[in-house]
Amino acid sequence: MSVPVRVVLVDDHEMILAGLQAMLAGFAGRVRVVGQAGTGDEAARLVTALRPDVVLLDVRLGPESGLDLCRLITGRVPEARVVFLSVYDDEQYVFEALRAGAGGYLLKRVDGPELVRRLEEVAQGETVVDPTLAGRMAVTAARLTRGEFWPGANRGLTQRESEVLSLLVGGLSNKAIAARLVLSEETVKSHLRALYRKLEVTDRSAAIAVALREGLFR
Amino acid sequence: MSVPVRVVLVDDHEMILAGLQAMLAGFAGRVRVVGQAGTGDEAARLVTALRPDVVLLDVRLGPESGLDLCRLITGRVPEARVVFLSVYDDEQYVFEALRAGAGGYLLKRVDGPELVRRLEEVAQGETVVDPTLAGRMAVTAARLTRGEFWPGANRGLTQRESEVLSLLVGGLSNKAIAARLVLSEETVKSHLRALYRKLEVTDRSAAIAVALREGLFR
DNA sequence: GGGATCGTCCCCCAATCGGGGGAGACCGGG
DNA sequence: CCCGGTCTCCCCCGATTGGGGGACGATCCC
Repeated sequence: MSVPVRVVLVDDHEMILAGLQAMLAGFAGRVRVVGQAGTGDEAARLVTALRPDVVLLDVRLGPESGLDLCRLITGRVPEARVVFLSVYDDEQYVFEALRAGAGGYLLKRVDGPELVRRLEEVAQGETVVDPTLAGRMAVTAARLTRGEFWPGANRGLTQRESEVLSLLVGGLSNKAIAARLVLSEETVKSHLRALYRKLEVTDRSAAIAVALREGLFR
Repeated sequence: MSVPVRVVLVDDHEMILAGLQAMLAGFAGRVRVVGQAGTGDEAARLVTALRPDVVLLDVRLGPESGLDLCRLITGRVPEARVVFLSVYDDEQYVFEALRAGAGGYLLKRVDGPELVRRLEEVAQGETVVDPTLAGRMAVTAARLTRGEFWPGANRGLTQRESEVLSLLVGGLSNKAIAARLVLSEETVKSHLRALYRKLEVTDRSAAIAVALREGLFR
């Protein structure tokens, strides 16, 4: 709270870098930009040398992947926290970013005061995600925890198989699934066999696990 | 963006209501407080009568549950969006809030400008969650989609039972779980029986479903 | 020392599940 | 008109699971 957060900016657009500098300029007491880089290599060198508190990183870094850079940084300078700054408000990116060890994922529409605040939070060990993006993710997560599924577009599941999968994930037995879909238990078993083949598993619980992992949900 | 967001405040503490009023007073062009209530009944009446854009609601509403009120409101006045304002930064509450149809979950440490901004976003149909809370949830969600689980603090599961549950949710068979934990299959079955009793289910897939639903994961 | 809880393991038995077949019906495209 | 895919249902059989017991040692607390 007392010492300013030391930040390194990484973006392959000169304009963005300048914009961020300007945005943060008014908060010299709370955030200090100690360096900036336009490429992954440069960023890696800079971060290793300066050991900043936070690295502000674009997901799209020209040809290079911001995710790889993130993994590299969290591996080499674990005390530095990586915050992605992106225009993509796709949940999927957030998941990947967090898996890559990111400490935050903000959208480029943040304003100065908010950005500063988030940077401070991240420096203190919090993990921050843009509120609206987070809202959507939370809805996803909430549904996930309830096992709501959808026509599993993936894997070439048929309509019927998807329906069976939904109920399977809901924890229903073959008999219960049959009752729910007004089918014979044999038919359900038959669909399940097809399902197991397509999901490459050998039993129902593994099928559930895969369905969740693969995101065959909505 | 042009018309101010019409808000109803609900909290059983006079002080909080006053504080919110004061906080929002400086943003008359963007947010207008059209009413406030101190109890659930009062709130329900007010919301039905005023049909505001957003209802700012405390999770703890004296003896009554903010969640119930939320369900009631979203049922009766679907165009009104409910935003929880809470001191509890527990992910579990957020999940429950969203399941109850909430449009947002903010912590009481928001400042005026941010609160106003969030209210506008919610009024526009976004779902917002406090960034740091959201960060943790996102981590949860990210892990969830990978099937990583934790000592299910809930339900009075023992350490061992939680370990078994984690693997169960990962889709492992009894034999596989036994191998992983270096136990006999019989022991695993014994833990599973206890688990089923505690989770009130009769088979493994239902147990998985409950574990996911209840958030017995990290 | 006596409970209570936990973790480990065992037996038995019935129910469910998974895997291998196959079959008839329907529908759409080639 | 035939072929492929889907959906439905059937049989058989072995493997796995669930439910009911019980037992033994360790630990912790009163």
